[in-house]
Amino acid sequence: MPWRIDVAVQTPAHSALGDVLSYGGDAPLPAGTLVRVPLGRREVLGVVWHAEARTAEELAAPDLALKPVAAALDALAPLGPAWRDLVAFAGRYYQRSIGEIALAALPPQLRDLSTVQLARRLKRKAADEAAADTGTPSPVEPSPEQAAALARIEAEEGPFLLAGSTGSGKTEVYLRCVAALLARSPEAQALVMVPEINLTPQLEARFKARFGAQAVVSLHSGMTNPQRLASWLAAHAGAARIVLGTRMAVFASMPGLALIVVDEEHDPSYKQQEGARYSARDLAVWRGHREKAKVILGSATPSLESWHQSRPAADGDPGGRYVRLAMPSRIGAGELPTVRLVDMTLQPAKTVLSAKLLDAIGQRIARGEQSMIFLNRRGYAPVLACGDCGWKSECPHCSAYRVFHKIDRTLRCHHCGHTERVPRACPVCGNLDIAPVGRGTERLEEHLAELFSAVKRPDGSAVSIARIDADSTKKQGALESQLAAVHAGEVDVLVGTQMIAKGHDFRRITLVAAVNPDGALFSSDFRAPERLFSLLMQSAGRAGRDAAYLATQGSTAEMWIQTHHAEHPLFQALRRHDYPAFAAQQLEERQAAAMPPFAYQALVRADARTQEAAQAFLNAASAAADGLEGAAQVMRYPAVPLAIQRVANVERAQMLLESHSRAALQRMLALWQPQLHALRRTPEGKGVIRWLVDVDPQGI
DNA sequence: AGCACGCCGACT
DNA sequence: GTCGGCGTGCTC
Repeated sequence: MPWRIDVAVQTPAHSALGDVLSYGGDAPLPAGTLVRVPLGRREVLGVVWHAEARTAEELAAPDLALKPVAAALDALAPLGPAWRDLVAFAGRYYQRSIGEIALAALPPQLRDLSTVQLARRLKRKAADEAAADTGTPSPVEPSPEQAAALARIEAEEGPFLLAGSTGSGKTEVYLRCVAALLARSPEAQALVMVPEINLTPQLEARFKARFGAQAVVSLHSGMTNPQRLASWLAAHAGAARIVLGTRMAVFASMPGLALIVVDEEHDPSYKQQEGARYSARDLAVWRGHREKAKVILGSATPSLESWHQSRPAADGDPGGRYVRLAMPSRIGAGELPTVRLVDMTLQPAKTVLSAKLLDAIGQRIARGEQSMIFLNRRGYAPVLACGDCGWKSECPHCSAYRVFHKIDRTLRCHHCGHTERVPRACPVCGNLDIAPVGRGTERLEEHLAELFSAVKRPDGSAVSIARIDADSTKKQGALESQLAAVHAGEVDVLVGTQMIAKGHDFRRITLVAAVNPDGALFSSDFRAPERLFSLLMQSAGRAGRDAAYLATQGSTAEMWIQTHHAEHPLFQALRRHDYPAFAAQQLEERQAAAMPPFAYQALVRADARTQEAAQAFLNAASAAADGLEGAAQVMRYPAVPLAIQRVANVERAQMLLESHSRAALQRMLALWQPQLHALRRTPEGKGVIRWLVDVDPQGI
């Protein structure tokens, strides 16, 4: 076997084993070829990374006997250099092995398909491949703002930040960009990403209506393995002109990639929270640059990173790298809703819903309009407590309270899943008087049903209250049917978590209320205000989306916010729908405190049996980093317990790293990685269950 | 991570 | 006498 074939395989993250392993071959395989190779006693899927003729010395050395590649899946075109570069970059940047990223980026079914099965599949695919049509033209003329944005996207290189308020018609801009692209070249492909699976069906419908069902495939984890494989193959072959998907789609193999759209680019879901913790939005920008594909990031409330990156040039400041495109006006929708702040410090103690808000909802019910109440806490009550001895419903395995779910009479831990029937009496003192403290969506739903039990709809029937949250939508298809009920007008008041704030286009909702948003104002997480603002803006965007409906009703759209801090600048900016003002204020704070986007962060986390062990590992790791190149420019904070310190009996600690230089942070992390591996074998590493590095962490 | 080998308790 | 508990060690 005169050839050495280096193959990326999925080696475990914590093994000392390299991730590109060498195998023998009689012929060189092209880089990017999928192969099956022996690894230990099993055979795994891998990607050829490099092939090279072995030197005479190598061949002579008896200890360098390489196992041969078992099989090449050469019915499939090799993965291209751009794809491999993306995988290599992601591995390097997020401190993971190439093999892990590469294999996670491939459809899972590819792993257990034999070469014969794959060849058969590909033949079948080729047979029913139809010519893609270039789509039907848009039914409407673009608005002046849309036309201006489109012209700049056409003329300039980007990346673009499309800052368009809810209802400004961002999707139409995407559709037109894709249409222009498909018309220009028969090979060109577009990648369109959305933050959540829930949002793919409606986007898919719009794209299929415009470009035909043949041209569009979806890629997300809600699909079955065969579906994912089929979509992936269609994208890889270039047959699918448009790929719609969630963050995983950023790794789709697309030989003709010419446009990437990241819709709702601010959404935290773009950051993967397990395994390789990549940001699909950031990788999309990198990928677009590498492949000379245009990148459009769209949002009504851009991330502060993107907003800052798109700042115009000013004296002494060359400006950001992104092109900012603003679309402030709503199309076909009413004015942005009037924001009403209810100062809860002026309300009687223990008020859940202020009298004014109830009155406003009541009036809407009487007119046959819908209201939506938003409370980011599911269950009946977040805590159950004994009035006598002070017992609280703590989870035995986590440092958190179990949530009371009245519907099935359970106490459930939302962190480890531990579930028990609600005790009849206090488990400590036997007192029968145990009571729920605080309220979640279940209790709010119950409360509303009581309050409006006497109110009648215009047709004389009883008021209908519905709840949409992770609990009410657990069953397959439940979300769709519940949304359909809202659309059909069967629901008067909809209660829900942030699930209802995103994307759904309700035509008859004229009032949106946020009942208890104050928690995020004083959170220890510096990104909490940013998330709250965007969530409230999005929620507000649900109200009054149909101008014609508002006109016939003679109604106006309103967003109500109950708060104890009505004077807070966040709410004051929200009241004016003034994202730029909010962003400017936040950026000023971030700059003063040297926080992102003015600094770069990474987090090292350790999980262990005891908190001491977890922190000891991190502190030892910190000490080991002292002399490393780049370390002098990286601030290392002391190890601290996570906000929820213990989950499922595992103690968790983390250490923050911060630097004004991304390059210095990257350099240090790369050099540090082997030391972290080595530490596990030392006394300080005893008891550590796992550790991980999170580059550009979402929350701290 | 798999998947082996390896060395001690209750069973056809 | 075996079947199987999961402790540690290796995978080009």
